[in-house]
Amino acid sequence: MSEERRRAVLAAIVEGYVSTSEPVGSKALAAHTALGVSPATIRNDMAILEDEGLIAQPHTSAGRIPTDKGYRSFVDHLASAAMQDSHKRAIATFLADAVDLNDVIERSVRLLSQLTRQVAVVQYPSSQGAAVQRVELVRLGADRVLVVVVSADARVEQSTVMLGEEVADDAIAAANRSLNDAAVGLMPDAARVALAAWAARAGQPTWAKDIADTVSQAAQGGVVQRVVFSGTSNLARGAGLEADAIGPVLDALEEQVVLMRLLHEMASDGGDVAVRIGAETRTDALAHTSIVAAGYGRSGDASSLLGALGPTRMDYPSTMAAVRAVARYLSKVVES
Amino acid sequence: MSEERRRAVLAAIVEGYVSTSEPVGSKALAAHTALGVSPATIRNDMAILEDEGLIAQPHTSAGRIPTDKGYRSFVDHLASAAMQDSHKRAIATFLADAVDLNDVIERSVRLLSQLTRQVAVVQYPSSQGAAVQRVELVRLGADRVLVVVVSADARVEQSTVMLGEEVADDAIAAANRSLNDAAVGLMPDAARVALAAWAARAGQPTWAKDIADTVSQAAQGGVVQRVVFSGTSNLARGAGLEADAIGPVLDALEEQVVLMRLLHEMASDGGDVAVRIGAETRTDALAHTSIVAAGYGRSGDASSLLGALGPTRMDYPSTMAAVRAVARYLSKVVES
DNA sequence: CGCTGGCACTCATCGTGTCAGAGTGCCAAT
DNA sequence: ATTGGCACTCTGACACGATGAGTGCCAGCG
Repeated sequence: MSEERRRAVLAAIVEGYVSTSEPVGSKALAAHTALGVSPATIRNDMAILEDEGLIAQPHTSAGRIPTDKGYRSFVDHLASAAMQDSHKRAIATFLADAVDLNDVIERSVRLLSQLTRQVAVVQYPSSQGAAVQRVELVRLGADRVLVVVVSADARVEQSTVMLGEEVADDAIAAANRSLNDAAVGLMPDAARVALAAWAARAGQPTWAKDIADTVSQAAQGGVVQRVVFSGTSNLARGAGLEADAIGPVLDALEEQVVLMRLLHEMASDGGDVAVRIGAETRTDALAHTSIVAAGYGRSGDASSLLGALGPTRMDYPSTMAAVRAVARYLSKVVES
Repeated sequence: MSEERRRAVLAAIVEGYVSTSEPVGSKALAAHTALGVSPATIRNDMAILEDEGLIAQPHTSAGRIPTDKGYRSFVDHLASAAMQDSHKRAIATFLADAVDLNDVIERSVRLLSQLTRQVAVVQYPSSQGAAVQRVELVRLGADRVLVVVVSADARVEQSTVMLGEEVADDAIAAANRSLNDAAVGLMPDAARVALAAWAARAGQPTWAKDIADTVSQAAQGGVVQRVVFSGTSNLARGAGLEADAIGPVLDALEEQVVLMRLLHEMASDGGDVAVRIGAETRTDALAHTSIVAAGYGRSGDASSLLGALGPTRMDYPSTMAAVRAVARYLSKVVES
């Protein structure tokens, strides 16, 4: 019988702690919620919740705070909350007139950090690869060129290649022409074959192979995955996070690698939004933070992720709603 | 006579406070420095320095700490310090094998934040404009194209243009060809004229003008100036900054605009490294931080800036040395 | 059997008071 | 001009007790 009420008590504790950031006691709970039972009863439930490891008390005579496991249980039993209307409008207007992919991502991450009042992270969409639209070689120095590859899916990849010898302008121009003749219009796999053949052609300079490799790689979706973030000042705002815990978090964000791995793991979580709470991130620096993430991109393959990162004591319902909503809108924009 | 010693006392106070982050008193000063005078004498000097507004005491029975003005005086009378050898090597190896401009900037900002142990900021080099090397139109939707402009100085600018009507593939392809014929090889000013003429040609579609404008703008050096930063976690490290002062600083960094203005102002300061201390930044959020900046770029025009931002209580000599050194090396790389 | 009121207990927090020490300013002496 | 001496001020640390929030447990009630 008490099973359901215990859940309600846990929820009340989470909500109380999230809004006041102070341990919540049985008396306050009985007074300010509609549980309809006395403090003593709540205390009994609390004792059980504590046995189950869902809540803990910082010291003997303080109220209870949720543990990571407690948040997890709370989140798992959460009915998805509705999005505020004002937020819906904000999303629509915010993303309306972006000029290119970078701009879309930039706006999205700003938006998400404002909606959630947390640190927002957005992963650049990983391309499945698209036809090569144009290759351009730009001379940088006597023996260096910049290779620019424009794909049909509007990606623009660039990379420098060392030629290993001084090369005349017209040799570069000639390579540029034949390169385009060979690769333009081909999908990545076909392009790789064609480019290898191109580099192996009689009379090609030694550096042709390097260039061919670079172009192949670029066509295939680029080398690096990137994550951009915004709203880092939210980490410092309020009593969100202990002062000495925010340095490591900033490091982890700049590190990229950690974050990439984590997002990658979360991609396979299933459900529309994934949540990692505290120690679940399995990252020391993020031991006191949670991440709420959702995939976006061409429908079906949830290729890329975006999300919000904040203290474990965050407002999960509204954060999840905001992440879900931005992911949905961003999918629309990217798909088109 | 005491003029010179007072300077030495100020310097000792600055150095003491920087290294201990605690107010420094006359006794400690007499003991741990080679001033060769008694505490009482130092106290007299301190009284004068305080009258001049160069130092202050947090409360009656504490030692002195430098004011913004005190730091300023200290910095102004600083003989430029030598760079540590290990740092020199770090710079050389760090920037050695960058693959493109983004990579160079990325590495530089990382490097600078490590050397200074402060937040490093690097402004993207502002282009004076260079010849148009190639223009590419990529269809994004029925009525949208992505315009990619590659310049001879290895910049790649991109922007989306709304066409206002549905356009057939071959119309875009045709425009793409004639656009390149018209603009390639021209310097920005000439390109603008040529593009206007191109758009005004008989038989051109209505959207030609929008595309011409976009290309002109891209050729001219792009629209947005950007600043990247790294090492934000240094703000939280140690007793560098009050805990509640770091939020606003993070905001200011993400804001970009504030920082851009400030760097722009500093560009015209003269001298090889410019320093703004505390309130001199004339920015509330940065009231307790200082910025050390230096220009880099093609020799002569100090087109772009890079620098380090940290608490007013920072190690100015070594920060200035690091900023100067990175600026110098980066100039070499960009120039080539 | 579950809920409730009562009660004793624990422990963080806060205000007060005391004390030592650091640092100063001033003055007379060199 | 510099120095030693001295009285003074103020912070920070520590101890102490009062306060009160919150708990666990138990007996009684529906």
